[in-house]
Amino acid sequence: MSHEADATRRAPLSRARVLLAAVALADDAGIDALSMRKLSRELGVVPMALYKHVANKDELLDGMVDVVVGEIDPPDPDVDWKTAVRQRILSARRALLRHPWASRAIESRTTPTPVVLEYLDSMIGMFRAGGFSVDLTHHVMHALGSRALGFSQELFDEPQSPDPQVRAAGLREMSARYPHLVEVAARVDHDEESVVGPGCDDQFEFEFALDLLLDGFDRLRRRGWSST
Amino acid sequence: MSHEADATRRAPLSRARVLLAAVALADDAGIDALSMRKLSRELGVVPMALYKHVANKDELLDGMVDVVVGEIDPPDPDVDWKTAVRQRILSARRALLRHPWASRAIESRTTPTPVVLEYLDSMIGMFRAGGFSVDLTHHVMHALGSRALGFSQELFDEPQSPDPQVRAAGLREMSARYPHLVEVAARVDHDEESVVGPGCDDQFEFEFALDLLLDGFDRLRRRGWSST
DNA sequence: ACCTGAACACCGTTCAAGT
DNA sequence: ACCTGAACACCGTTCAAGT
Repeated sequence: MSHEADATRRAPLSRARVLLAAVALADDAGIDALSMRKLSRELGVVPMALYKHVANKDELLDGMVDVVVGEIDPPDPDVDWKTAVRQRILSARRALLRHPWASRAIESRTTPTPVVLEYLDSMIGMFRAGGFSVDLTHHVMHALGSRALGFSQELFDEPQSPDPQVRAAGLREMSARYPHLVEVAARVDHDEESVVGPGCDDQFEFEFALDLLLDGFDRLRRRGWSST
Repeated sequence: MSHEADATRRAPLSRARVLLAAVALADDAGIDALSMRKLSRELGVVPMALYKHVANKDELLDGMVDVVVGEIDPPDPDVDWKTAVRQRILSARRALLRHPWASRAIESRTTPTPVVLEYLDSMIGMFRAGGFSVDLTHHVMHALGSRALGFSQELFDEPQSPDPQVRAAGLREMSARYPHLVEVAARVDHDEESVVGPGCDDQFEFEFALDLLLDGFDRLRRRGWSST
């Protein structure tokens, strides 16, 4: 169907080709549209041929996550720890934004791959080099959670019905039922036509929370904070 | 199969019974085991009978999330905003821990239900009553993200192979490859037999990050912080 | 009008039969 | 030894036929 399939059909299958085709398919059609059968069709191959290169679908997803994590820039050794961590996490975020399915795929993984372990190990090393105790580093990594990989769990994706008719009609009822929510939302996109959410600047919100955490980490570090 | 199915088989089907049975099934067997077909079997009913009470599986999941969110305690009006928010979020967390599938179900939702909107509206109201500007409240809610509902995206669930033989054998290689990670992990469960992760106190880590954020919010509020 | 069996268009993966 | 078609045991949901 896509010209990509044609261009690659004759090349011999390999794990790398399978993973890259899976990433491309997920980029185009979303993670829900990714099935072993559809991927094999895209590669011009019988479904069972994939199982020579990945043990099962879970391993395929692991490999796809590794491709994305591999796109994250290495740390800059010439800046202070906070700048370095901040830059690296924002690089991870850019990788995640190029592959919108990746955050959900990462969430679904149950065991970290070597590629992910190496990324986390390197990030832990950045805190240690910045003067964080082993103890504080541990809690700091937990506090970052998925933010260490460039994303956070926003509560909902598409916050509003796109039909302006329905939207205007709903506003009166919304204000009555959810006054605080509407007050906040109205302030956000007060010169846009939407009512809730679409005006939010995700990048700003991500950096707001990230910086709040990094500043908090710094304060604890300077105080010599310990959990015991 | 379960005695629950027998006990309820004769009662007429209703949306509430469908939702409660779905919650019970997910509690017992996990969210992956929840299918329309299996749920109907549990209720002693033909699969299509469910579609009288829920439009489709997405609406079933929405309803299940509503059941869980409905278990969260209302805010205590007699304490300061920080205590009130903290207590409420920890109440949400307890509800989430009673239903381990719920965080993943919430993540998968794309549009908030009225029940969830009301919860968020009420939480926004708590910040407003505590003296937060509309502007700051907005960013604060984003910074909380899924934490407002009592969970956060931990990076991985079951961090290690449970076989101590494999674990011990892997430790030497782990230390060579992921020195910082092993250093942190060794400190954590230094008197337990595990190597990575299982010694982590999830509740402590959740409160650590929550309090770091709440303290940061408080500092910004006192400073009269504004994004513009 | 209500209910429901069969059917449709999918899945991931096993396995035995073919080369 | 390698490859693969058919089959298995599932899905969510549509739809037409039954009451």
